[in-house]
Amino acid sequence: MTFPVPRMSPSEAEAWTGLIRVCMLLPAELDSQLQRDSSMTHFEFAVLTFVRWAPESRASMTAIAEATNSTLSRLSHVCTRLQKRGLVEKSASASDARVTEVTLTSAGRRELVRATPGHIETVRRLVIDVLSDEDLADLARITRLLGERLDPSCRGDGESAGQ
Amino acid sequence: MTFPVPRMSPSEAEAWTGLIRVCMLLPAELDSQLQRDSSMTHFEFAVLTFVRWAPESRASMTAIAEATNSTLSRLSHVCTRLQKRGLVEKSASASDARVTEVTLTSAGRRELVRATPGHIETVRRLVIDVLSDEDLADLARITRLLGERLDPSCRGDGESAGQ
DNA sequence: CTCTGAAGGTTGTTGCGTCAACTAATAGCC
DNA sequence: GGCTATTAGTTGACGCAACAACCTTCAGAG
Repeated sequence: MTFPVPRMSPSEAEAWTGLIRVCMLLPAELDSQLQRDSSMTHFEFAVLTFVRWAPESRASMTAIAEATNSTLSRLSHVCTRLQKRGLVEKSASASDARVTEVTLTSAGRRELVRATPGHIETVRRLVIDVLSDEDLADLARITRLLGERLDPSCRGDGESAGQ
Repeated sequence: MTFPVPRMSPSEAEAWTGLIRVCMLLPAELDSQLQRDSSMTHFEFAVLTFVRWAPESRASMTAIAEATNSTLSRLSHVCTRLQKRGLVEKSASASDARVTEVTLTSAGRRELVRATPGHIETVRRLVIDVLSDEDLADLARITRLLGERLDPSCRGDGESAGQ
């Protein structure tokens, strides 16, 4: 399926079309499962999860945006919706009045805890369980290379460049 | 970056977060480049490319939708826009009046030919050139497994169910 | 030939993401 | 201590995608 790509060798094309297919289908599946079972998008789930595991369960908009690879604008819209739904609270930081700090409400924490097992199970079903340990290692290596190329600003995870 | 995932071993989490990061960033990059250089989305590019390489450069909506992993609804909206922009034409099939056949106009073919080199170059820059031949082979193998799991209907490339 | 169901597409609504413009607060500079 | 530039975030308008409802045409049964 998918379609032929001109000016590309067969082996290149196979890797490329495979990757782009996964990039189209996987996020759709994740959104679909979370929407069905927990009435939230994958992005909302990622935001809630990041806040929950942040120090003191509290994070600035900028920190969340960086962690989730999103823009501040998108995040602002999403957090406004989450606030209206009673899942998060926004408050101005004490030390810097420009900063908005996001925290989970108890309802937000509850919904997240309720949503997590199903999501993890889906990730296992769609990805982890399909692959051997070597596959997983290969995938980690490859996606790390691609991630560094796609967003060079994020390649400093403590290492300098030590692949 | 990205964020911790509960209930997952470190090696699983690394593969998973790497994959999801690529799935977020890569389509955005592709859309961005095509929009900037050729005023079209990656999906529009895929539609035009598929039609161009179809037998007689002509394809039904359903065939395009399957090849691009999209719904008929989405495709219908997109083709209507492409038609308004003068890049494609729609016509009823002679043999089955339900079927809409899409063809490229000369302008559509011209735009596609103009857009293709830059797109391929971007794909090379972001993906192909970053990876070794073994990486590419690994990626092809892994994405094939994932693609089969994500969309089982597309796994019949000649096999019956031979995992 | 007509009735029913399925196949192939289209259309309207609603919701999310992007972009550009904007406000407010802080840091740096002289 | 005021001026400017930068940082942090919000807002509104517009475009695209998902979902559901709908229409038309074809195939099969009697």
